[in-house]
Amino acid sequence: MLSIGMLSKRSGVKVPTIRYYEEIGILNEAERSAGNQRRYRDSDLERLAFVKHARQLGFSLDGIANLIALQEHPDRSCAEAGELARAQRQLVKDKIVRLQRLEQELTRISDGCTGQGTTGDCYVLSSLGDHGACVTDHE
Amino acid sequence: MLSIGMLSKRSGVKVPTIRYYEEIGILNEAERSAGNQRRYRDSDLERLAFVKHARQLGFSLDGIANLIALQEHPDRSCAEAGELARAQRQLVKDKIVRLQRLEQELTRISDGCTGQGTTGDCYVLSSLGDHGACVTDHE
DNA sequence: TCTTGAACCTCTAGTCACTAGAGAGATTAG
DNA sequence: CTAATCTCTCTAGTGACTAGAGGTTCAAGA
Repeated sequence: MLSIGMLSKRSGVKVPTIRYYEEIGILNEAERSAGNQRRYRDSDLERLAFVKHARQLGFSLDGIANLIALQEHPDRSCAEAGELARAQRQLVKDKIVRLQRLEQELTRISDGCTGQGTTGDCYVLSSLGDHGACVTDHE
Repeated sequence: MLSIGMLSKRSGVKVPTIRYYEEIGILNEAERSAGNQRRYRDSDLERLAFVKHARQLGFSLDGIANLIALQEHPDRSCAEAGELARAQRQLVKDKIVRLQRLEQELTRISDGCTGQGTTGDCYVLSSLGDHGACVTDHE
């Protein structure tokens, strides 16, 4: 049995975060020692690794809760899990497109600034004030 | 003089958000009518357009507060504003790289799922549990 | 067995950038 | 003057944690 500190060390997830995950139902309530401290087994470590990896891949805790629910019914079709993954991928793709437009604007804006003048006629500041000058449709 | 509702309509920034911006000092405290309602002038509309645009470009409200401070000293060098814009651009670039790695992983994971099997041996679920299977370094 | 210090417990509050809602007062058009 | 709309302040909620206070338990060494 692992203490919460050991679980934290092995999983790379911070102690308060583990308690938070328990609180919101992402982790099952841990067993307790005689003195009321949490005790974990290897299956908890696996679950936590799953959660951590899914978080790194950008899933929300809500989405992760759905994935966990699927995991707990090993006889159900896995089509749903595939759907969740594809939806997540689409979210990421959309975000990339938006950020690329942003980068284009920020490049345009930064490149207009030589750093020689004063803020009174600063290209950066006036560009920020005038969305009409933008070349893309960053919302 | 504009009411907060008119300012909201013209700027596209919601009424509670305008009040919030005042509260945290992004907007100056508005003048008030005899009945204690906020009244704005065109300069407030300009400031709000600036804030909105900078937000759309991903600046934090903190960063925007810095930009506004620069704006209010039209005699100072604009190099600092250029620096802020370039730093913002770098943040966006980094974020794009990270998201591209994510997308690659999510593609790999989704493509492994045909939707035919059961969750018991689902490629999506096992991939999420096993970071070692990843082909990129998404943190 | 006792002691010490690290690790653990719960609880509250803070982060960022808002959003939602309650209940009361102000303004404006007809 | 009235009705409808707008505005006011205040509190609380969002997501995914993080920080800190104040108290308890554990494990290792003497």
